[in-house]
Amino acid sequence: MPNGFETERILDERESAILNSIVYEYIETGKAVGSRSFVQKYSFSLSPATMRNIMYDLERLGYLMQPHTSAGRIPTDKGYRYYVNSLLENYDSSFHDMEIDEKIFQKELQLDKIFESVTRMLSMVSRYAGVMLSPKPDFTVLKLVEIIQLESSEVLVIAVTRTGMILTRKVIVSVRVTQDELSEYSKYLTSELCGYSLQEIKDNIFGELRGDRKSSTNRELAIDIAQLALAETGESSINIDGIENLLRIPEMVEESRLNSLLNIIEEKNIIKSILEKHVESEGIKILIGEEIDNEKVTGCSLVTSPYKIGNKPVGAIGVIGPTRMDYEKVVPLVDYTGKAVSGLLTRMSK
Amino acid sequence: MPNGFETERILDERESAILNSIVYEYIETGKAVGSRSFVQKYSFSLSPATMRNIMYDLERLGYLMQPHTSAGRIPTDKGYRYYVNSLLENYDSSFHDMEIDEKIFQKELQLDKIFESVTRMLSMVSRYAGVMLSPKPDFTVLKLVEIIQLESSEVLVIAVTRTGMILTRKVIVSVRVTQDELSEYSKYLTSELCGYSLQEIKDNIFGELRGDRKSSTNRELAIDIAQLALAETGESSINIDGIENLLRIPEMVEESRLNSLLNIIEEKNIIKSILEKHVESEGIKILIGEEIDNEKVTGCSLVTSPYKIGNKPVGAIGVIGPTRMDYEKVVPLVDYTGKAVSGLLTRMSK
DNA sequence: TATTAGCACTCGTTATTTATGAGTGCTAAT
DNA sequence: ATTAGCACTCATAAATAACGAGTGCTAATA
Repeated sequence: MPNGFETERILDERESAILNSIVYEYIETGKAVGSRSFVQKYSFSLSPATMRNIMYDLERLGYLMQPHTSAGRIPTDKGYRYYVNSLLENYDSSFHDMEIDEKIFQKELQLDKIFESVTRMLSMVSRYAGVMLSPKPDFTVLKLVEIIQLESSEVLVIAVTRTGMILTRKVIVSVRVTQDELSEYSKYLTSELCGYSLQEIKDNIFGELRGDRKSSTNRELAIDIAQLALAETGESSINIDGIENLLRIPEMVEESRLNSLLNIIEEKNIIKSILEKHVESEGIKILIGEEIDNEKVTGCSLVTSPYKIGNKPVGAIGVIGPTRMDYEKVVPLVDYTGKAVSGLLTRMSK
Repeated sequence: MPNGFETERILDERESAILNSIVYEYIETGKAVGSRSFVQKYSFSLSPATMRNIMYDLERLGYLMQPHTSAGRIPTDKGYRYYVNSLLENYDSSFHDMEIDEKIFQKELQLDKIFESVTRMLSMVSRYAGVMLSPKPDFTVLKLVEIIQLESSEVLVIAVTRTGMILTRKVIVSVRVTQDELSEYSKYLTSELCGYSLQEIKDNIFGELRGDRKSSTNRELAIDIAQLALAETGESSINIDGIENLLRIPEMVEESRLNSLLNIIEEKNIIKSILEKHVESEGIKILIGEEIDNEKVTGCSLVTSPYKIGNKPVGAIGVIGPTRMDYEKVVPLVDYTGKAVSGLLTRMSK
């Protein structure tokens, strides 16, 4: 029998149901859940006293805590975690497959516009903040290189990737070149670089090409230009939208939490590096409170899903909100959106 | 003699000095300025009673107000306005000319990166929010058009403007075309469109070209493609950075003001349309409180300066902060930055 | 053995009361 | 025109009291 001194054990059926209901109730109301009103509201055939005993046990086990001695209980991170796990167990992701409707993004052919509309959509539907990590250009495969002349000593290099990403960069060239020569270079570069990822190109291909016996000054110049143009690509970008939603949540504006928010706005890199860790993982991932392993962010949760091009995971999307987040609503949203984005990008890069 | 019942008159020397000092003091401390401590701090050879009389006059004249009966005075919008006008009278903008140092932006050749670094710089130096309105693409002059093939039925149109803005847009074409044909089109379009603003091109040139007797199906197709590609350009974009700075200002987070902030974040268009009004004006403009004629934004001020390419005003930059803003610091910053941006863009579009 | 009723106690919340003090307006003297 | 003097105001802060939802514990109950 539970004697109140254990700190780890499996919850029985009833405890489990009650814990989940408490978390649910707290997510809804935002108020500490007390035994009397809770028993009443959820029509448990239990007396408040019994409920108190159970709550006491759940507290000892680390799922609940009291903000102060004589208040009701609120979930700890562990409590949320338990609730979320239960959610995920019963969550049938395939159910949503059929609903996937990409019309919202469909009209956009420009990749960066897609990023914007995905984050906007995530934030608007969830009423929290939406976030998207773009595919890392380094990992995307080059399809085409074109160089066009702007000035006698300035050219514009355009690189198009299979995903439809368009990189443009101006490069200053030291010698005079003609547009005809540049067209020549473009063909040469496209034929040599096409099919390789930017990463490979920067790490190996350029080197190989330079080592090539058939090389000429012209080709050297072409490679110089390409190398300069592609040098600073590589990092994926992060897009956040809907911070204002978080500012509308009273508990987030409260002194202590506000700083977390400001940190998120200021240092998008915090979120970026977290998302980067989850690109490779499969399916929905949820980070609750302290599970976001960053001392600058507290009281927040992140629901995230990777997205793929073909079978290759390339980026991630997510929703950021308070730990007291409506996971039940957000999880399917993120899941669904991740799949929609995967589908869209895959089709775009055929 | 001032009898306290007038509502409009010129301030005498002493009143003017005192009003400016009161505004200055309030900007510094954020606390209502009371007669006793103020006289002391600023070593006026006046008794508090006299100061009270003067304050009373200034209040009657609409420059000051009392948050409540027995509190000190705080400036009204009109008070800030008076202070700012005094500032601007003594402000020697040429003084800063020599300091202009564009190194900060220098390394960036990409126009959109420049926008980002300008807004970031403005917000970091001012500790408020920095904002920049990009040149309206419609008003920029086309320099070059290039079409390259992506798929058999998909082409990428690249338009470069004199300012160095690069517009790219994918276009689906219904008939098969070869890269050679596209190169042909590119030359044709560049020769016909170069030197005209996007606005002119969309409004007139396309029409004229279509009317041209020498027209051919090929040329029609080229025009179709260009028209599609340029169709959705035109609007200038707005860039805001440093909202978090505003959130760190206690008076802005206070319930009533917070909403102004959220509105600014949410509807960047508010700020955009305000800046657009000031593109054509000469030099620094300052909007204080209600002077920002938008019911959704209260308690904010905007310091803005247009910037030019050559002699043509094309955009504007600015700083947004609380009405209690450190104008003395922000005005030169915005002025200076406006000039730096003008210089840089002018040089870039030679 | 698990549940429950009963009860004293805790403590955040809200309302009320009571200083405190910086500030005001007014009047009369300088 | 300036100032000293004084009664008055009122936001702010601290102290006090009442409230009530909630707790832990004990002893009775099924």
